[in-house]
Amino acid sequence: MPTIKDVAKLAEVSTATVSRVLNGNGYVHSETKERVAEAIKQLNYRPNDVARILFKGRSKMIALFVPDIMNPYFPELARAVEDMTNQHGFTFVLCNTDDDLNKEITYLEALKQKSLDGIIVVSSTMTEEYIQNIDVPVIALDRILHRSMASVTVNNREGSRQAVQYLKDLGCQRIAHISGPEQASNATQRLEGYLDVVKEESWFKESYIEPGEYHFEEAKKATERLLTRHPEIDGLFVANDLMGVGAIKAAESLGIKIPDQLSVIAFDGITLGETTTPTLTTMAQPIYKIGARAAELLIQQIEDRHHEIHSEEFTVELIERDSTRRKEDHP
Amino acid sequence: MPTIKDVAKLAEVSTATVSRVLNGNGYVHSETKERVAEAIKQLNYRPNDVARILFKGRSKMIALFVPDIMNPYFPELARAVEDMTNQHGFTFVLCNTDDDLNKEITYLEALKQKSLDGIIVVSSTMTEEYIQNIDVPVIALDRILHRSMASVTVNNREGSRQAVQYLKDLGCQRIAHISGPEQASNATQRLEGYLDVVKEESWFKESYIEPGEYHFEEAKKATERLLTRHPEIDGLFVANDLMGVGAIKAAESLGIKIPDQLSVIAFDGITLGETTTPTLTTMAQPIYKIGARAAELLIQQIEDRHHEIHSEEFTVELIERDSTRRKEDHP
DNA sequence: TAAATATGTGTAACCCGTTACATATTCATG
DNA sequence: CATGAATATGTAACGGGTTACACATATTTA
Repeated sequence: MPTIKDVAKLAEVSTATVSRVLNGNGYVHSETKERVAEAIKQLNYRPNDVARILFKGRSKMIALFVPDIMNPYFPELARAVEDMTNQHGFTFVLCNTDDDLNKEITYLEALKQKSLDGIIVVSSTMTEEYIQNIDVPVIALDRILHRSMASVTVNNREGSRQAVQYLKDLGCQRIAHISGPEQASNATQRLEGYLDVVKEESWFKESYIEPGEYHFEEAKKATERLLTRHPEIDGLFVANDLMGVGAIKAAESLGIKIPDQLSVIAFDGITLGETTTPTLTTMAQPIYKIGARAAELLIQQIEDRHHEIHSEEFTVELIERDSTRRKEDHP
Repeated sequence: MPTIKDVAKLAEVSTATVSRVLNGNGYVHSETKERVAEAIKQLNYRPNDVARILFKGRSKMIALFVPDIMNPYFPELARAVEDMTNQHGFTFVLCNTDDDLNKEITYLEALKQKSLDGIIVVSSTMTEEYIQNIDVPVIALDRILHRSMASVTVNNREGSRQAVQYLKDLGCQRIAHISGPEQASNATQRLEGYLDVVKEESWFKESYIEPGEYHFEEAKKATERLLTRHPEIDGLFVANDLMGVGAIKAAESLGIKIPDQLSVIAFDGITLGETTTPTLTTMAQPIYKIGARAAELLIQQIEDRHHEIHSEEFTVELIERDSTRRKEDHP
């Protein structure tokens, strides 16, 4: 690999001049510039990023922390972050944290040693104390970590209200909820949205809420329990699509017909919901957009440390598919 | 951030001694070692990886190139590579190439400037010429790129034969195939496996093969075309699970009952196949294992450049689910 | 007991860029 | 024409580690 010295020698200038040509700063005579450019081309020289990083203390590297990339919500998010990251000349590092604070800390320490520029975090586990100690720009994504930290999220509570209201409008009389983990801010917001609509109903019972932990299998079991205990349930709001698919599977195994006997609506809008039978009605997040926006905000903050960053909230949108009865199907 | 100089000053030794303690090489008196360790702890010192990388010319960074992380086969693979990568103290970089040679090249150049140690590649597009020019350890995964390059794959041809034979054993009389892109080595191998079993059959026609490009939507359309043109088909071998789900959807939309009228078997063994109705019978790859093994081999090669690397082939295994008729259901 | 070897530690060069500073030349302006 | 500003380029320090080499002392070995 040729170095800047080789280029300097060939072009008969100092390394400083080569550096100036490379970075386009300082004064360089146009003829000199051409000689240097020629030498660079001839040697097929590429500057060593590591040396640059060492000097500048910036790596042009961004990490995305997700609980687990195998949850199909995250690949789309990761894709968005990666695309935006590349557009700005940054390198993208993906970290699966398994919702484990120790893993998060280990990753962060390792990356700091590599002069990481910033991170985007989807986490339910980071403690406030630890958050304060991170001296790297951070943006929370999908879930709020702490009011002191900028975040990009969706209107979980309002979206959930709309989802439940949609079930009511379809004529559902007893609407239950499969909830996410209570440590996740978006899960509690979705639960609150559900409660906003149903808590004053005469039929509402606490036992209409069953925890599904945002996991497929867990949600399947939860739904089986729920529907066995409460056969009167005719509407189900599930806190995310992955669990929604689990709920469909559970109903199927119990011989309950969707949407005829039970309408199911979930939350997220991942592609998985299109592949089930029946397809899954959902409150869709603009997943790619929020991922891309989070990356954009982070990069803004990295490039201008004084840039005020505010949190942003996107809006979810109802996608009607086959797991909910259509109004017109209903007398 | 404290540097090695700060530690040296506090411990009243030279930076060389601190370095020796850090790396556990050279001679250091046990008392000195303790003083240094104490200073490190007191300052909460962590060595700057960038400086190390610059000197060593090794970044302890591994990249995984995949066509698109949104294809559900890849998250599991990525997860495996990342886990193994971490176990060996390497950093993991994920790159989506969109099966685009330019993107692959751009990524590779960018990463080389960061002293990337090695890459694991899932690609159908890399040209032989380009492969020869990569002066970084590479392992091909899932698809063979070139005989000169070590790879970790599965027995695609034999597995496909088994899949098609399985359909025959169930009593299928007319077995068609939805194929993957012909540039992908595993797609052609799977096609060959299919042909091995059916090409001598009197009923076999070339038009029983329909290209699905490893894409969900494409496969759905392909299956619709196929089943409309050839209503006699009662068995379908689909080159991967993602397309298998598309095939199920297509049959559903045509009112063809699976498995009663049509048995479908696919290839890969991704979780997606468990969520459909009916669930998808498949030849399952040990996805996590092959990903982990590829990472292991790559790391071996990185740490010992002269280490002979051989290709490895894993075995696929039939997972019987609901998209194929059970033998006992059949007279 | 002298020579050979092992142990312990520091100095300084090196990895490869960037940039503050010094110096030289050219140009514009009063 | 003198003077300050703009242009052009080089020297050397710097970022934060690692390690070859030199040197000193301690321990073996013959």
